[in-house]
Amino acid sequence: MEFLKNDAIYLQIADLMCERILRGEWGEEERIPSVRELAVDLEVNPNTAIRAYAYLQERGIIYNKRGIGYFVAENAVQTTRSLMKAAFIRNDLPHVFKTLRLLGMDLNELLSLYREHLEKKP
Amino acid sequence: MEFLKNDAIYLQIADLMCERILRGEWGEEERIPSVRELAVDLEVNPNTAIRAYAYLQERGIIYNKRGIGYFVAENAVQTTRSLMKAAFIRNDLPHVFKTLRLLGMDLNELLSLYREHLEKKP
Amino acid sequence: MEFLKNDAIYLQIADLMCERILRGEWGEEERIPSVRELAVDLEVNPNTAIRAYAYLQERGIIYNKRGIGYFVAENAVQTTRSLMKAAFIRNDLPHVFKTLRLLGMDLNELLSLYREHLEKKP
Amino acid sequence: MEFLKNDAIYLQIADLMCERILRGEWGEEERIPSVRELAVDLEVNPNTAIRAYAYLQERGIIYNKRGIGYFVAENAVQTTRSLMKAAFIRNDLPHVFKTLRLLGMDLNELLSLYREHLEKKP
DNA sequence: GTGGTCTAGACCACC
DNA sequence: GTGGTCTAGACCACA
Repeated sequence: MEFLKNDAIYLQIADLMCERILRGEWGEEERIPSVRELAVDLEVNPNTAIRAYAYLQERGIIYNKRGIGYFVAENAVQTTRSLMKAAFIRNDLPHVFKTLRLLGMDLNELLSLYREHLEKKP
Repeated sequence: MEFLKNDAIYLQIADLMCERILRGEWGEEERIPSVRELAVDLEVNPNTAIRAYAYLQERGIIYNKRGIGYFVAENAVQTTRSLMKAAFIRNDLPHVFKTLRLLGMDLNELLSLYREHLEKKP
Repeated sequence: MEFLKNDAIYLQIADLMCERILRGEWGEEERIPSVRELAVDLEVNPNTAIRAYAYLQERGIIYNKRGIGYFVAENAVQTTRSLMKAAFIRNDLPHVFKTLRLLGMDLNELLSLYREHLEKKP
Repeated sequence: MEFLKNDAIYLQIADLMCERILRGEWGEEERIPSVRELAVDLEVNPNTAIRAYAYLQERGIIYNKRGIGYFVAENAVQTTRSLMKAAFIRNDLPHVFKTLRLLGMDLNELLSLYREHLEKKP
């Protein structure tokens, strides 16, 4: 048995940036915080922030103008959505479905919980 | 910002035992593996196994007969289900719902994925 | 005008490993030196060696068995050849062709130089 | 192992001047830009430009009339061609040939790539 | 032993 | 100011 659920910090940061992009916090082609700003903001080593940005750049979500900073890529929202969805289906959903069956939860129950959730954060 | 760390191992073990109880691997009032057996089986320090059992005992899922061993409590299935459900709703579902909204995923989409999942592990 | 021709060390190391794979120094599925061995051998920081290996792993040229080491991937030779060829055509050939024209060198001249080269290292 | 570093800037500039001479941008005995003009043009420290010119003068490609400026030497084209060709054969071709063999590329393949190149920049 | 991540601090080129 | 790379040394999980 394995006892590990350890996402590296740089991946968590990358995830955070994806969320912000999906929420529209920055438009496409807009500049995002510099590596150092982000590092200070998240209380993290600049190298770790760089790694997160490099990770996103490799996936075409952000790009770099030398000496200027990082920018949200052209189709970043769509790209991000695709990648996140794939990861969600691969990593998260199996556990959710397994738990649903284990608890014998009805789908209607899930739906009503979802509606509750939407009421709180509409 | 706070970053996720590993869940304590003893909690992961407790979770595993809950699953087994829910699956009916052991009936109520049935004896479960000794601390040492479990520790060997999961390749874990015995103290860690002890903590897991203590955790479950506090919640009324198992009980101890001194000198004999641990047993599944009466109504353990129901108790476990309640606790797990509460934890599921509190800890896991918010993230799932948040991601669903972030990805703009339709509920129908989720349901069809669930059906796919059920086909694989019916 | 730009004055830079600076390939990062980790990229040079990755290149070196590609050469070795193409030369058949290791067969596919064969274990390659550990990160630390390589680092000592090349007199480089282990982190730099790790970066090189991570770079190659992302491109499907090598893969990792946890706690054991890195191994040459299944179709590594073919993969490597494709990637190297693309890079060669994109990065190196333009300069070569430009120089050929600048010097007014005949293609036959190039061919005879190639034959000379082959005689030395057949 | 030794890793590649940047070529000195003054050498890159010397190379650039050679190209211009070979392209016939300046005829023999013609005046070329002053050190200061060149330095401004390339956004470089004047001392760097001086070193480039000194380098070319040593090789008989340009010469200096004190108080007037630098001029393309008699037979500069031929001299330049010889030197560049020697350097090309010594420094660049071995790598090209080595890569060709490593990739198992056919010479015909190279030639057709060259023809493609010529079509783009005839 | 293996790889992987993080921090700290340095240096570099580019703008 | 920007990002990028490298080194050094630490800690971790896994085998």
